[in-house]
Amino acid sequence: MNSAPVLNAAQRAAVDHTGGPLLVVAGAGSGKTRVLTARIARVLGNGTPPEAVLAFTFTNRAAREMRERIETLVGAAARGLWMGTFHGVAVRILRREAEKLDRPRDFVIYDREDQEAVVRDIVRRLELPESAYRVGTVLSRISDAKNALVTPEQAVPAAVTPFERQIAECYRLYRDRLRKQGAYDFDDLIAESVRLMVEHPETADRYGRRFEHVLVDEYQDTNHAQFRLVESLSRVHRNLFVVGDDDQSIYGWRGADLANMLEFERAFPGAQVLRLEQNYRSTGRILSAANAVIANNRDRKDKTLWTDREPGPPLRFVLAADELEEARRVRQQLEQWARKGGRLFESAVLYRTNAQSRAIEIELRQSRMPYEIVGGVSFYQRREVKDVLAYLRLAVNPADTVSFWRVWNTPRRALGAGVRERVEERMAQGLNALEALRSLVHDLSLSRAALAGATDLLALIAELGERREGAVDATMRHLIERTRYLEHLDGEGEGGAEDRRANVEELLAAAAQGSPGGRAGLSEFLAESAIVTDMDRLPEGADRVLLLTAHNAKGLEFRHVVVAGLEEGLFPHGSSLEDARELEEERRLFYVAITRAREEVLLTAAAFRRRFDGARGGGVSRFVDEIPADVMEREEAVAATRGSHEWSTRHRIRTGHESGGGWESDSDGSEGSAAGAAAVASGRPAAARRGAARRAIGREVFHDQFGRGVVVDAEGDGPDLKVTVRFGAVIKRVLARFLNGGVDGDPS
DNA sequence: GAGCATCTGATTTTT
DNA sequence: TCAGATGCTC
Repeated sequence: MNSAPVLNAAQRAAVDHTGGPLLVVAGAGSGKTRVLTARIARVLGNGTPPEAVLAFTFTNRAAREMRERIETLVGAAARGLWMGTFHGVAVRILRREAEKLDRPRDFVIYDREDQEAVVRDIVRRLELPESAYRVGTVLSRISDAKNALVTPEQAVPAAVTPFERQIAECYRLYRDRLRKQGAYDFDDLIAESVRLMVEHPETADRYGRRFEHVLVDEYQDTNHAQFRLVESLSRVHRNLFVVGDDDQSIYGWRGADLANMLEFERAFPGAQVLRLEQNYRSTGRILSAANAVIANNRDRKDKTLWTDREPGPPLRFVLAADELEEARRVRQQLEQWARKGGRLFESAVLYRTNAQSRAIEIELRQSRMPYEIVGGVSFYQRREVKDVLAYLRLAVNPADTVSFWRVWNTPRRALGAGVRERVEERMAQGLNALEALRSLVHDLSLSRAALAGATDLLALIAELGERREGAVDATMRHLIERTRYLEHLDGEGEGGAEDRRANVEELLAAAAQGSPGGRAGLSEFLAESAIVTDMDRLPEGADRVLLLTAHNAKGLEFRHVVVAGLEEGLFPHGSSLEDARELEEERRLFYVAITRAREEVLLTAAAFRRRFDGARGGGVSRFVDEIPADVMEREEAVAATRGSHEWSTRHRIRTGHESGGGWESDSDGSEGSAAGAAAVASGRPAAARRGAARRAIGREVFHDQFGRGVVVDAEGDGPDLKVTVRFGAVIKRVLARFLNGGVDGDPS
């Protein structure tokens, strides 16, 4: 990764650290992975047995890669290392200590969707208005509480407002429900591990004595619960080695607490601090840009990364007319990089939100450029994958009600609302869902069709249960054949059956492969599939462009990087504009994005962007303007016309490039750009548009003089409906009634 | 109970 | 735009 031939002095000092708590403040590209790897190899070389070393990484993938590197350094001595994500390590601990906890060894792990099912049910049962108590709201409150290690017993009395009381009550019911169903959610994995250590000092002591060395990567993104776990596990030997960069803290919204890092010395008296400030990754200009941007954050520890690398080419910024244009520019840049000899996999396109991948994906597909999207709806969240896993989960853990309801009538078994009500009645008496259904079958109180369906389901789960110790893929195959699941997918009509079948095939392949840890039982396979991410599954070596969010790009590096969608309201995201802290986190995220690049950076923005509820232009991101002019070239074809000073009050557009830019310049900018600028500058919420105006956006229209165009903005109604239309690169504002055929026709 | 049409609310980021 | 929820009809 880093080309430094040997460790520099600071790196060497970290690796050679004699013991005790150590914080390594490692700037972007300063070789922290290298240091961590060397450090573990050193510890093993000194005779520490591998099972006495515990290392937390941010992704499973990072753990795997680090393990491989250590193996090349020390060989078999690396086997037995405890290395993984917080969630992975926690699962391991919770399984081993299950008898001390209130969940079975074969607990299931609820993902977001499963959690939502539970919360939705609770909110309905409490008859709370779903407008105020949206699942997302309730869940994020519960998550906050867990990350702060607040139990329902503490939350209920602490609640002040009626709203808080209800939330606390939801939390309590939610906790009880998961307990009853033998389930943990992601936050529980950490919080319950901590609770285990607190309530069972002898267990805490056992682990504490075991782990002579505890290491943590990406320490700036740990939350309070994780901090407590680390603290507990490292308490006996106090050889805690953490690496982090406060400028790269981007998970505050998930409870990450920078205080863990900023107050490390206070939390661990006697701690030492080392700094890695030499960047080996990026060119001088990229680093200058990154340094200049991050310097705008007030809430940070001052530091300056430096490099002795060549300055490299300037960063470039392109403002496109809309997201389609933007996608085209991105594609052209990728092609150019590829032509220059770079291979595709050395390039990546980063964006703020997953939704942005769509336009780029379409563009790349059309030009047959290989790409891979990481994130979004991940593999294990796909409906067909979750269906199959739900059956298996149910077989392993019959108390898992969420999984039961997911599959009990999928494929169809003639079971519906009527039967559901009666199952729930019996569940209220303490039966689990399977038992309740079985008792209904026993009582012969079901219709003929429902009886057959229920009998079939019960038999199937029993069969799967009998096979749980067998090969996972065989069990899964039995399930798929027995339920005729692939036929079920075909029968659904709506497209995508092909993809869905392929996903089921891929799941089978994953099951056949088992876990990296060797022969895994069904239970282990399920646990692992719950905490694996898209990033972890990414195959290496394939020659394709990577499309991913800036969050997902953390820890990666590429020769060429595009950061797309640099508009106010998007990056920085609209939800952060009101809050200085959140805005700073957005800036750190942007900092992370550009420091992924080794050689070249292209920044793009769109003057108009179609969103789910209309079109909007936010103006160029302030982050772009924070990059010094001497390290970046700007190309702003849309704005580079008269009237552009109205673009935005905050961002004055420089017009110096208009003559030089050979890019489809606006032939008649006299009113076009002014109109575009006005629409962009207004930034009025798209939701304010109603009826005809809202429907008009996105329509393809025809103008006698300007030809074919696309409506990108609209306001007014009836004869006063005014639309902003993009004709190629030209943007015009016209009354809809002057358009050929109006805008009421079929969209596109 | 199943299938269809219509409505609605959500997108910020993820383990 | 889009998926899930809801409501209506058979």
